[in-house]
Formats: sequence, structure tokens, C-alpha cells
Amino acid sequence: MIARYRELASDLRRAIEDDTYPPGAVLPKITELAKKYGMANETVRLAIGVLESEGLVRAIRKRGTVVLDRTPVRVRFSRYRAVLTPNGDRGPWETACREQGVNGEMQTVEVEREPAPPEVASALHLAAGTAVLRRSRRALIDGEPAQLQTAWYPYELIRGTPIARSSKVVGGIYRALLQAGLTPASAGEEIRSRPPVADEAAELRLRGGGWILEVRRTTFDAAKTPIEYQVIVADPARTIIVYDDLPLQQETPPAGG
Amino acid sequence: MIARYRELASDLRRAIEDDTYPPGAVLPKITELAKKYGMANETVRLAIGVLESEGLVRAIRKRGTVVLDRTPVRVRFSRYRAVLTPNGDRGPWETACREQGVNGEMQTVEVEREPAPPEVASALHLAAGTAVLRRSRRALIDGEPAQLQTAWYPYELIRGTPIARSSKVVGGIYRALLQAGLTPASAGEEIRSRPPVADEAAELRLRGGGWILEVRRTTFDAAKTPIEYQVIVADPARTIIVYDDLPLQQETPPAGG
DNA sequence: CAGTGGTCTAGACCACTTT
DNA sequence: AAGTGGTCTAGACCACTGT
Repeated sequence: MIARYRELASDLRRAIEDDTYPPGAVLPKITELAKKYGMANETVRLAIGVLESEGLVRAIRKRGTVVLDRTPVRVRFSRYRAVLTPNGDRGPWETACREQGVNGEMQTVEVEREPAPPEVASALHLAAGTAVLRRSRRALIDGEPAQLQTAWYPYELIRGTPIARSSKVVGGIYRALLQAGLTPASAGEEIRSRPPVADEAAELRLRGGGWILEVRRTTFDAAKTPIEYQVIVADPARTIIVYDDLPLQQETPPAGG
Repeated sequence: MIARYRELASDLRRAIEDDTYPPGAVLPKITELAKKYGMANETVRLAIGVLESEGLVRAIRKRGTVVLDRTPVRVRFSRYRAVLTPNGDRGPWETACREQGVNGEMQTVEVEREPAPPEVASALHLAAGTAVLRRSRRALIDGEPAQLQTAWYPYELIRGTPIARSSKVVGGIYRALLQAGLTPASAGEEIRSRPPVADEAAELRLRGGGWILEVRRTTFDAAKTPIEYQVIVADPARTIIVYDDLPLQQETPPAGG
């Protein structure tokens, strides 16, 4: 038995994927759909709730149910490698967006010195509460927030460098780390998907059951000392994470077999 | 203005995270909650719908609203490297689960020769419709499906090898590729999160607005010829993807500056 | 301030799952 | 067969947002 609200949701989903309702278009009003399909308003709202939780539409009072643009940006891990060599004043996000014909932008929201929260202390191999610098940024597409990025640095390592200033770091953070005498040599990343907490949902303008894609990255120098810990919370409709050319060979050939 | 159903959802979420309701426990019946909070049944159901869409609970008729286990398994990219050297008869999934104290299992669902679908043909650099071998598998935790894995191989490359047989490949596919004279040398992965299609939701037993985590991997031999294309559809409550020790150094130092 | 979606209810009835 | 959640309705009223 298929519920009528699920069937209506499927119909509307198909129409959106058909480009009957392209991004920016407005679906018929709830009352109109209810009349057309012979349902109660509530039943129509359940259907729209399904689409909203899938990130396809956003219901806005007085304006209607608008179809969202879901063009994703492919963010390559190699972005960080590329940024280590002089290639202009754009950071990895702006570079990736530009390559893919998307109007991307990166805003610095806040730069603050604070005691390391437990998770950060652990990632940076510091005692809990050690001073760290937090840089909170926001990646935008067409002016709409697509990612929240928060990075932490051991305060002692970057004090007095451009990284500690509360403005955008021209040319990217990685180059600034190099100029501060810190050489990023390797990194580890963890990726998961989870429901947003309330703040994240609000900042990314997600509604009703949207999920987020999270990347936690730790960057190390040549001596395996952590120099940066970063958490990226991304709208999954706008972000694909790409790892290119990962080596599968054993680094150290097995001695006895 | 906060809706009452959202407040109730927050209360119940907190109780679940507190372990007031540990995994396996059953929440009070809808009618009981409605009475206790002075709400209509429907309002309580909205609240439970929120938790269900977050993957925290599963409402089962006649049994109640049960709290799900969300212990995730960390799947490392280096799993594939490790598997290339003889280390037992377990594949990467079983190894990862075992290391993390989780009862993991891998089932082979179907092995079939078929014409390459467009996406697969493109990934494997084949003409559309070329014969490929599809292996569909299911990764389980405690008998519950956690991942759907589908891999495609150019049929000509693996005909007559153990990979083409419709049973589990003992020791893992990668070792079988080696024995077939194909040496995996590098791989590329793409990660995204999206709502499941109906089949995926059913197979992973996701309900109401759950999302999935998708990995698409292409494996190449030393000559950069694609030898495998794999799509993994994972329940995000059970899967964290880990990349260890990614190099940040430029492989080829820039020649001209 | 008008128009759209958002919340909530009481109640009828259906459908699945376990016993 | 019984008990739990699932769907749907008609209608009242609230609240946000764009003009």
C-alpha cells in the first residue's frame, strides 16, 4: 500500500527532475494541488515535506514552494597540493568553483583565540584547554551558504603571522603556513554524513530533515606534528568530495613474502 | 516560535543521547506520550517522524518506537593497500569490522554479465553496451544491511577467473585481480551524500527521509587502464570513510617556476 | 497587510507485525 | 486476533514574508 502523499511526492519529484519545474521555479500553491488531486491541504503538505527533506525544494510563506538549484561543486583533495605552489590569490574553494563555472566565494566569519575544545586538543595532540586559534569561514555559491569551515591552529605556532589576523588570508592559508615556516606534508581526512545541529541547519538554510556532509581533516608537517585541524560542514546538494590518483602500492615492500 | 512537535523531538533526542533510551530500547507508545504532553497523537507522530528521518529510531507497528544502534565502522582507504598483501581470507569490510569490535559480514548477492550502463562504460573507458561483469554485494552489521556494494569489471579482463564465478571470492577481489595478472596501482574516489532511491531505502531498511553516503571508486592498473568501477551506498549511521596519510608534496616539481 | 505556508486537533479508519 | 503505528480529513488558527 502506497500512501497518497508519497505518490504525490514522487510525481512532483519526477516533474522537478524533468525540468518541468527548473531551479527557481515555483510549484503550484498547496491549495491548488489539494484541489487538483482531491486531497486535504495537510496531505499535500506531507508530500512537500518529503521533497523538502530531500533538499529539492524550499517552502517559503507568501512566495510558494521554490525549486532549489542543486548543481554540486567537485572539491578535489589535490586542491591543497595545488595551493602550495604559487598560482594566484584564490583559495581552493574559489579555484574549484571557478573551474566549474560556479559563482563561488569565501567569507571569513570570525577569527578568535580560545582554549582548545576536547576534540580539537586531541586532534592537534595538545593538552585540553591549550590556546588555539579558531578561524571560522563560510563558502558561498551565488551568495548562498554551501559550507561552514572551522579551522584550529596551535596558537604558539601561528602567533604574529597573517593567519592570526581577523581578515581573509590572501593566497590561501596553506601558503601562509609555508611562509610562517610550517610545511604541510601530509593530511588525514574523515568523512561522514549526519543530521545537522540546529545552528548548522540555520546557517546552511536547511529545513526539515536535511542532512550534511562532514569532513574532518588534520594536517601534519614533515615530522608528523599536527599543524591544523579543520571541520567542514557542507550542504550535500552542493558538494562532492573527490580524491584523485590515490596510490595503491605498498610503500614498504614486504620483506618476507 | 518553536513548534511543539519540534520541542518534543528535541526532548526525546536528548533522552536518546543520554542513554535514557539506549539502543534497542522502546520509546513510550504514541498515545502515552500524547497523554503525558497533552498533545494530539498526530503531533507526537510528527515528533517521532523527525527522529526517524534523523536515523535515531524506527517506528514499528505493534512493537513500538525502537532506538537504533548507530555505532559507525571506520573504513580506511588503506584497506585496499593492505589487502594486496597476503593477510588472511577476510576482505576489507570484514577486517575493518573485526578491528573495531563489530560483528561484520559480507554477502555476495548476485554476479551477472551485462551490457555496460552509460555511467559504468564511461568510468571504465568502454563503449556503451560493452560486456561487463557486475558483482552486487551487501555488507552487514549484526545481520542488518549497512552497505550495498556494486562493482563492474570489463568482462574480457576477468573471464575465467574466480571473479567471474557467482560466489564469494576468498581473500578479497583485489588479490584475485593480482592473480589474474591485473595489478591495481591507483584509484580515484568520489564521495557524496544524497537521498536514497526507493530500492536503496528498502534494502538498507531506511525510512522517512533517511540519507545515504555514496562512494564511487575507479581502480586503475599501472598503465592507467581502469580495471574496476565500484559504487558503495552506505547507511551514514554505520559508516565513516577515512583517508590516512595523504601526501601533500608535489609529485612533479614544477619545471618552469 | 495580504497571501502563503505552518501547526495542531479530534476522530475515523487502515495496515502491518507480533503473539 | 490484538495492538501498535500510518494515513487522511476538515477546519481553526498562527506566523512569516514580500509587496
